[in-house]
Amino acid sequence: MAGSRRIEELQFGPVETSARLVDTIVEKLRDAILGGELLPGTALSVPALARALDVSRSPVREAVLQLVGDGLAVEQPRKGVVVATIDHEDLVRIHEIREYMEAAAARYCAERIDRSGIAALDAVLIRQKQAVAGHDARTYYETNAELHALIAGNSNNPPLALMLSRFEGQMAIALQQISSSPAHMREAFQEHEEIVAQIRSGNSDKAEQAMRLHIAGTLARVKQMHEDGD
Amino acid sequence: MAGSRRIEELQFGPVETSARLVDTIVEKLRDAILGGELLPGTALSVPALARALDVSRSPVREAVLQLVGDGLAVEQPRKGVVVATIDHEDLVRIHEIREYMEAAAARYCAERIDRSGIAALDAVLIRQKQAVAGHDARTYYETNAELHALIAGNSNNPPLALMLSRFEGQMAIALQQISSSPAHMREAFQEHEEIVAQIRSGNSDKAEQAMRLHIAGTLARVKQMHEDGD
DNA sequence: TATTTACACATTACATGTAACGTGTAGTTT
DNA sequence: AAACTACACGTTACATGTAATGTGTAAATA
Repeated sequence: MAGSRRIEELQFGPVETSARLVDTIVEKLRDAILGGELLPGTALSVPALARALDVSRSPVREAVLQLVGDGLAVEQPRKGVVVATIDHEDLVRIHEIREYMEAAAARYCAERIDRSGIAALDAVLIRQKQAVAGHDARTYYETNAELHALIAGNSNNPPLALMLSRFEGQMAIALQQISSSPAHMREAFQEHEEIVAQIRSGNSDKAEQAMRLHIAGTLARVKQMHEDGD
Repeated sequence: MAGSRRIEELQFGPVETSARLVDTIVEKLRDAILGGELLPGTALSVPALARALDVSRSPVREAVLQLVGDGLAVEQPRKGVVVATIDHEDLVRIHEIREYMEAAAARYCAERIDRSGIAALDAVLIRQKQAVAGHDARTYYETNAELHALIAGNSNNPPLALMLSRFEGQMAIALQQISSSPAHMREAFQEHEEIVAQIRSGNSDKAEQAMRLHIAGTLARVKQMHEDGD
């Protein structure tokens, strides 16, 4: 045959591994929690979810426990699992940590990112600028999460990126209760621009410092929103 | 009756909740991994463990997945779970994060610790001093883990303490392969003294800086041990 | 009326059953 | 000899069974 070649040379995409029920259930539950369909405090009854999803209890149980591990739900032994409630105190604690971990991510990102990574950052910033201009809070938060995930992802430190992504999840829960003002969005956007500028220039000290200020600012804004009355 | 009082006023210790099999299995497996009985790479076969522990597969499966969540084991879908291998690259990534997170812990600890907390730190330092003098590596590592756990615990930031404790677990795995020299132990002990001194004085800037230097020093020592030939 | 008790109901925690999948090995083919 | 094939074995992933536990509610008691 004309075009025949050895099997070894054929190019395949990654094999569709893990079509496991657990994984799809985790994803569905995560989306439901982050999307606000499952509100904080909602009981995650394994039998009820199994009936709703039309699967057995085993993969549901596993999925629910994964959510607990990810900090999206909390378990009370023998009583069950409920969607996590992230209160003001929790948000403060999270940002105390984020101030340091995001700083680390920004530093290593500045040192290790490549051209395509920077292009991705720029692309997100452009979308965020439009969201801020259009007072589009949903898209703003989306791009905010993407930006921080990109920076963490380009730090070349997988555990760091993983831990920060967990905080993103918890923050997404909290953000359903509190909605920030256009002024806050504008401020944060400018800080994002500064961070990306320093990353682009490869100045890791300044990138770290810019991120530190950004998280401190975010914490201040969170606290102010709380004082203004949730 | 003479001494009778209302039930509501009686003082009880915490109710012995959670005598769950899962929890005891997690503890056993964790001890076995950290104690070196289950070496990195060892397969954690659910049926085999269930037979060995004389329980059913359900709680074992749950326990094994918890270990995965804690970073003590890794899962390959449809192939099983094996005890985590922490290689040099992993250790470097961990310390990159630790430099920042432990710094945060030291700062907030210095701001928030009370007298009894400081007494606990002093007690550990005394034991560590003896361990270093006696070239007792095992006790040194024990006190090292205790000291860092105490500092994290007194940061008044539970998620921070939790994340750092996970790193302790991974480092315990790694430390089974590499054993550090008396010189390293002495250096690290002096750094510990300095950290505790700054915490005691309540100088959070200096406590943070001392911890930062200590983790950087630890990373340097880890790298050196690696170059010297694992 | 307020408190206690009894009981129905649902859920958790653990046990067990089983199809599909992965792996090593012996046997076959080239 | 090298590579492919067939099969036995053990495991994972999911399904299902069930005793013990927690919870709400209504009846009983003070």
